[in-house]
Amino acid sequence: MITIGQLAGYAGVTIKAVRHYHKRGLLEEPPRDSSGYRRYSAKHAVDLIKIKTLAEAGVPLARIKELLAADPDRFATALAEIDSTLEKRAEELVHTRARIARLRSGDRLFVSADVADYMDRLREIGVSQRGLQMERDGWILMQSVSPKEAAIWMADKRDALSDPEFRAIYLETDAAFEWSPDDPRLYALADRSRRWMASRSGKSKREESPIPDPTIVKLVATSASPLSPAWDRLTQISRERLADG
Amino acid sequence: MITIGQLAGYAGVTIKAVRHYHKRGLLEEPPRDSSGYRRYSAKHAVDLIKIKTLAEAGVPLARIKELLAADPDRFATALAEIDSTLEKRAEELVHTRARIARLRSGDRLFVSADVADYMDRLREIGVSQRGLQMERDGWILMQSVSPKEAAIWMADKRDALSDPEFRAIYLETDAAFEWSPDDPRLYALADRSRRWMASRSGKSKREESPIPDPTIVKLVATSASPLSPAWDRLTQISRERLADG
DNA sequence: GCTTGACATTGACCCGAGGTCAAGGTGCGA
DNA sequence: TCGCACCTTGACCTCGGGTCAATGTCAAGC
Repeated sequence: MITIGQLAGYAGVTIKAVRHYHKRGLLEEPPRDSSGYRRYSAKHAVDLIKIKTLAEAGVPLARIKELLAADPDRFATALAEIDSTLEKRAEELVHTRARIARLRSGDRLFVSADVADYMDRLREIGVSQRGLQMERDGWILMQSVSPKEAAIWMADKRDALSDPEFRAIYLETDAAFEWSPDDPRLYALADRSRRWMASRSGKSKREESPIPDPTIVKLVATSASPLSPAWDRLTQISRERLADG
Repeated sequence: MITIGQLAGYAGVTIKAVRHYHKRGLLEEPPRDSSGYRRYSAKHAVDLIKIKTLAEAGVPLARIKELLAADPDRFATALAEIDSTLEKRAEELVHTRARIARLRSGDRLFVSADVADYMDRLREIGVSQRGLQMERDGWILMQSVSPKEAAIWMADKRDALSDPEFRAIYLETDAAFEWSPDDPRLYALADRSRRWMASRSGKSKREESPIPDPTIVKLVATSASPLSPAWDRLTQISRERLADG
């Protein structure tokens, strides 16, 4: 008959854990010797190794207690279940590793795949680093507020990118960020984009063209506008033209 | 600027977790609006997703806090480390699944591979189920008390098994478990095993033949003897013959 | 026989990473 | 104006043990 230390050593478990299992009713309390020490038999070792194996597999102790008391059929079914959750965990681990890898290089991690692809295209076209980051932040906010609408907008934007005129306007607006608010080129840029928007709304394939939620527009506008006086002026000019008709 | 619920939803995290990260100093507290609600920016979302990704990888929050404050070089090194522990975890998962599989069928799980192989051989030879279980329990106890000595004994036993005479004696002793203690065959069996032991000690290759630790002998004897009167009688006969010379 | 060090006993408290509940204050649509 | 979803703080709960303290026991060497 062995002591608690020997039992724990054999099973590869700490003494404290063994006593914990006694308290939780997982492992039968063995008889005590004359000085009050617990004295274990081989049966306890077998039970303890079962417990340890299940605990290592992430099974909660309460569940382990049930399983040890269950009939062999139920036990076998439970083991099958446990194994399948282990399999799932292995898959998750692969995904987690993939996310860690993305964290190591690049920031595709922070936006959805759609947005990441869109931003890759912008980068190819030659959009500035600053512009890219503002796009990223904008999409994060949009997707936070309203994922559905963001998806529609996204599709629309990707569609627009296939038009060379839109790409040119985009690039010029990107560059305009640093212009002076008095720069005369702002008028031409405002006209150019107004014309493009008019032509597009005419020939747009799907008429469910985005009806912008005002809260979202405000959101994105307020997050970008205080940074560039020229952009502020640009939206102001656009509003004037619109009012003039 | 988005609310805590929107932020949490975007990152795939609970609101409580976000507040927890604030308390731990992982995520910067955002400004509050007029009614005391927290108002987040895209930067918070980026930070939160970093935190979530690391937390999912099992990195302790205290460590994550350090990492977020570290320079890019350290950060990259830490990520490499984290990935390698993830790799190790994947390997462990495979082992855990293997142990669960062993738990599903058979009891090789409870003893070392050596002992399991030895028991397989006994099974092939035709040892009873009871005998096998007693062997298993005996080895568990021996390995608990003294793994080193148990290994030496194991090697000796495996060696003995290659001798047909030993196998025959083993099987007869196994059968004798259920005999009456008055059975006359016990005398012949005692003689036969005495002769075998004498012959073996003579031609034994290695003279470091096991000098049994008395505590272990007592241990195994006391765990088995109360179960079979015939075996008790058998050891008694052996002792008498030994005393008679 | 005595000391020493390893091992045993119980109990109380501590940890991480949040979850749950309570008791209220806000924002917004019908 | 109502209802409902969302926000606030704070206090306590969970799981699987680890750590510490105060005390008792066993085995070995002197």
